[in-house]
Amino acid sequence: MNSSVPEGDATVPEGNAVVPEGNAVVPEGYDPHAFAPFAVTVDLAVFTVRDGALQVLLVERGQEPYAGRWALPGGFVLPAESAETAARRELAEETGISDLSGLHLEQLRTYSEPDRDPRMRVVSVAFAALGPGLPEPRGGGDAARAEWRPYGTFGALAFDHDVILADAHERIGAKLEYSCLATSFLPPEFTLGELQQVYETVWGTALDRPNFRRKVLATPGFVEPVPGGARLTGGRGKPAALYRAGTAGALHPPLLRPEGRL
Amino acid sequence: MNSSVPEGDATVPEGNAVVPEGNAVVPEGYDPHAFAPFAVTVDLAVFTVRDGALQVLLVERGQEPYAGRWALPGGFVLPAESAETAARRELAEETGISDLSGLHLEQLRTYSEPDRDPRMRVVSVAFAALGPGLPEPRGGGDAARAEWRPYGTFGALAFDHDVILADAHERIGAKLEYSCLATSFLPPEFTLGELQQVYETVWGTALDRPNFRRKVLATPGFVEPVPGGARLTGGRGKPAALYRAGTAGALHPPLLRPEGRL
DNA sequence: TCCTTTATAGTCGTTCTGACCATAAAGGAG
DNA sequence: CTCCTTTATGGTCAGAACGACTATAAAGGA
Repeated sequence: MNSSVPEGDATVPEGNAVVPEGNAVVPEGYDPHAFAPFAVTVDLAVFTVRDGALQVLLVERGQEPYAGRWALPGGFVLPAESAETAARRELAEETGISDLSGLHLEQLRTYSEPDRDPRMRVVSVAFAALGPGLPEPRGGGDAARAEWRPYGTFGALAFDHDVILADAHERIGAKLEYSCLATSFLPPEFTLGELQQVYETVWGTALDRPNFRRKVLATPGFVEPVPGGARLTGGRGKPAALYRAGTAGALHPPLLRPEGRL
Repeated sequence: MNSSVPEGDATVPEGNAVVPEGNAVVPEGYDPHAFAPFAVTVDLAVFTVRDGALQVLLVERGQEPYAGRWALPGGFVLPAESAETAARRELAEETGISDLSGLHLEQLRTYSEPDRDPRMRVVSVAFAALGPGLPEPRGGGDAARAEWRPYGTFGALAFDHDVILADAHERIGAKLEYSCLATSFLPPEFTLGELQQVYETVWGTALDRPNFRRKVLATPGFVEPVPGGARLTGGRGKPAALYRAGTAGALHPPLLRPEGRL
């Protein structure tokens, strides 16, 4: 049967829109080629680098199941929305953060195990998101609370959100190698030291400063110097030059994690 | 609202399971936090290398819309299935290929634009799949016909399948660089020449044979020699040694496409 | 006025890469 | 049987890239 549409023998069953409860089973008399209704949600693994640590945005659940447990922000996709639109809307609703323009959103994958939600059949499109110094979330919408938590400092999350979060972290780490994604963690203007800190924080490894600098500057389109800028404020050492993100999307050759080198 | 479950104010609306027709709009009196039903499908971009060309598995549509047009194989996810399970089942149904054990299946991403299907709201989980010398498809299930077509030799596909196919090709090409994925195109035992041909076919570029060989053999866990094998049949030149896939999953350092080198 | 801290420049030896050339071992044409 | 073509495999060599490391510059704090 073909893809995104029910064929002739597969008309939309108005009176057949069975909502499976619990572990769904094909209902009796159900045409396996007919439209079966699912709930579609989005889940977001939102990362930021604050205070030199990798932080994740979590919300506290108010209702059962998993009441009181931390979970990834997310929610239902509305009939007129794409998953991407729903992701931005839900994030804004649950955190009270209105300016999501600087947020990098990227589809991770879709989680569709039949038993991933104990109550009903839910398919969830997961996103990985990165943002520079996002403000403290307010906890709106249906989230009891919303907080930044350092990655790895919390227990088991609700549903399969531990898996989603781990997948997202792995994906982000891998993408830093061959894309300019790291600049999404930073404000429009940044120093090479800050860029290096992003890599070190996400990868959890220390990098050699002169070598990192040489590599970044040798990659065309990764960063470009800000015309007249040097930074003075707060720094204890020599002021660093300011850079902004370049026009390249991919890094060639890639900036590999030290671990991979054996 | 949280992810994979409706909260207290979001009970499953039995009489509210509106199936949006056409460009869906939020129905009047619809609680935006309630469960909204979607049809969930899978679409598969299945690649293989045959006769030195990259081939894609396509099916011909029998019904409107897009009747007579070629499309990617796929179909509805059943209530008790994950998207991965549905993908294998649909592929077997539509092609008559029973042995899908050697097939590499990998989630690409989910396409959820509200207007991607002219008839109803369909969210599709797309997969990229690779297989060694798969048999001629029989065209069963709801597919009028099923055929291998050389990539790039066909016109516009149905729905947004052109985009899905292009995304899949790009993903496969990128993954060849840093993973052992190429062996998924080949039978259990293969020569280095065949492995090189996979890279050349997918990337569309010629590679230097001695250099390719040196690189592959220098990467630990990529391939390992078959104890007592040399190949004689059919070849016009010197018989090549046989190799099988190694245990490594990732390639470090990666095998980069020549284009990226500038 | 040190001392610490951070940024930046440069060195040096190893490894990797791309562009080659050379040889080995098969089948086919004459 | 003898070239000739084809494919596999082994090797060279210069330049680029990389990791480890040293040195200098410019700020703030003790």
